[in-house]
Amino acid sequence: MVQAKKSFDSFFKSAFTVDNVIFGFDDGKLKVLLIRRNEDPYADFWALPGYFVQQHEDLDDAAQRVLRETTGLENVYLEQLRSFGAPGRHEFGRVITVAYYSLVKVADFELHAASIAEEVAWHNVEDISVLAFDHEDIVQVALNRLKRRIRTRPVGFELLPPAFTLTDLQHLYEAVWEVDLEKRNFRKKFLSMNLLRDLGRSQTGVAHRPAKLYSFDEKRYRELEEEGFNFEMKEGKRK
Amino acid sequence: MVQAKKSFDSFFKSAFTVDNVIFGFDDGKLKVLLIRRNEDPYADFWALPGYFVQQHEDLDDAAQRVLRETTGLENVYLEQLRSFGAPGRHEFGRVITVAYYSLVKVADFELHAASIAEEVAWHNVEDISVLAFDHEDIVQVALNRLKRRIRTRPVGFELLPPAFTLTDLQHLYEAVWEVDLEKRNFRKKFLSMNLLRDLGRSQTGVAHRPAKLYSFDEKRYRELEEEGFNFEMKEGKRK
DNA sequence: ACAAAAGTGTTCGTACTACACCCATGC
DNA sequence: GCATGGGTGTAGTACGAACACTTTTGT
Repeated sequence: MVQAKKSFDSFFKSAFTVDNVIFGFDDGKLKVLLIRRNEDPYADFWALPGYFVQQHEDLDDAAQRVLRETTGLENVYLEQLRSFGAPGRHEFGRVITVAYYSLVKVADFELHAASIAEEVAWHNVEDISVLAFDHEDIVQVALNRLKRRIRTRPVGFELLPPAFTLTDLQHLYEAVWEVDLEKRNFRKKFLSMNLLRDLGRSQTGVAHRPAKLYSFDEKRYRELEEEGFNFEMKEGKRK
Repeated sequence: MVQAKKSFDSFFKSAFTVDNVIFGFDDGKLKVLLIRRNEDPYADFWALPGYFVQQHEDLDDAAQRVLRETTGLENVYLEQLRSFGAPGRHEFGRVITVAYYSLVKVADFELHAASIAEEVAWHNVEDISVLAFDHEDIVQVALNRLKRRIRTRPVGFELLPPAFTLTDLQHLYEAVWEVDLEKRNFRKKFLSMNLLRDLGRSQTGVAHRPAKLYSFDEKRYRELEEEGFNFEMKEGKRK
């Protein structure tokens, strides 16, 4: 057996990393959290938060760790995308990366931003251009996944604060799908899923009729997460 | 720079493999191609075809290679699922595996079966129990992916012979989804997509009215592959 | 003529679309 | 009182669900 093992030694010369596409939603726009690298390769480039996986660390745990180290957040939505492993993608040797994406509430993040050493910043998805490694590809895959996910699972709430208006929710869908939706139909359909809980409160201090605040019903959320749903909607007319 | 690299050496001690869930459809049942391992670890266990990725080999290429070596097939449908990397999943060291699944036509495979050394066999999906490593988990993930994919993309054809009947196609959906579907609605909906081409031929030698044979329209296939579709259908009454 | 699967048409209900107006608040 | 976004009701339509009978072949 030890002999059998010996013959495989040449394969045990690779490393792997996790990289995390952290999505946030703020100011009506979909954002991705990027760090500016302070070491080679790709020093000074913007990149996805990520790092080498420890020898005895589970992949999901490594992704959680990176998230904690970058944002101070724990227990957020995290899902593996897939791996990227083109030879030559990393100049130190063969490194494949396991890509994840997560959904966080931007407000929670602000509280812990101070704990970070490197430069960290939210970037509008539409403004992202050149990134380190193959990270642009990863962002693209993450974005496609998110577009499908919010149609299929009630994950949108992970991006919204604990109390939000129907218009906030609609703006989120519009930002992710890059479309405009028809207000009445959006509300009707979303409310008919019984997923929203009317908090009985309203906005204050706005220069117009204040909107009702909602949270989502956790029990119903889990039901729908199980069975999945199909939230489709035709694009409305451009405003 | 060389010094910077040095400090990362401890990470370059891992290996990775590709494993492939090869789906086939025969005799009205969904099948997975398994090999019986002839070396440790897990000697004599049934397992997914897979092997270590070479140092300068792309992940997709490695998956293609495994497919070629196991089945003799090339140019088949292949898609990455995700990676599995629990520490301790492989007794030789840290090995993460990048899982793929592919869709093949069982008839094509039979022709090349002789080229394989180990025992290779199709197993009904429902009969798969204990497999090597974490391969049961991988099969489960592949199965869930396939269930969603045939609702979303016209990939079902990859599993069918070049000429098939509508009933064949219906049986495929029924096998993958594990439901019974209503004949008339299935036909109406599928035909309305303009995806099928009537070959003008029929079955011969069957003891009942012969069914028309269809192939799929490649141009329309690619269109729908781009834009995606949503083929949903309520379960019909049990027969 | 009988068995066995192929094939087809219609009604009903529901859910999505499209559309225009009144309401509550801040300034 | 006016500007700003919040909030609602309805008619038309299109598509999915449910359902039963006729057709073509082999034996």
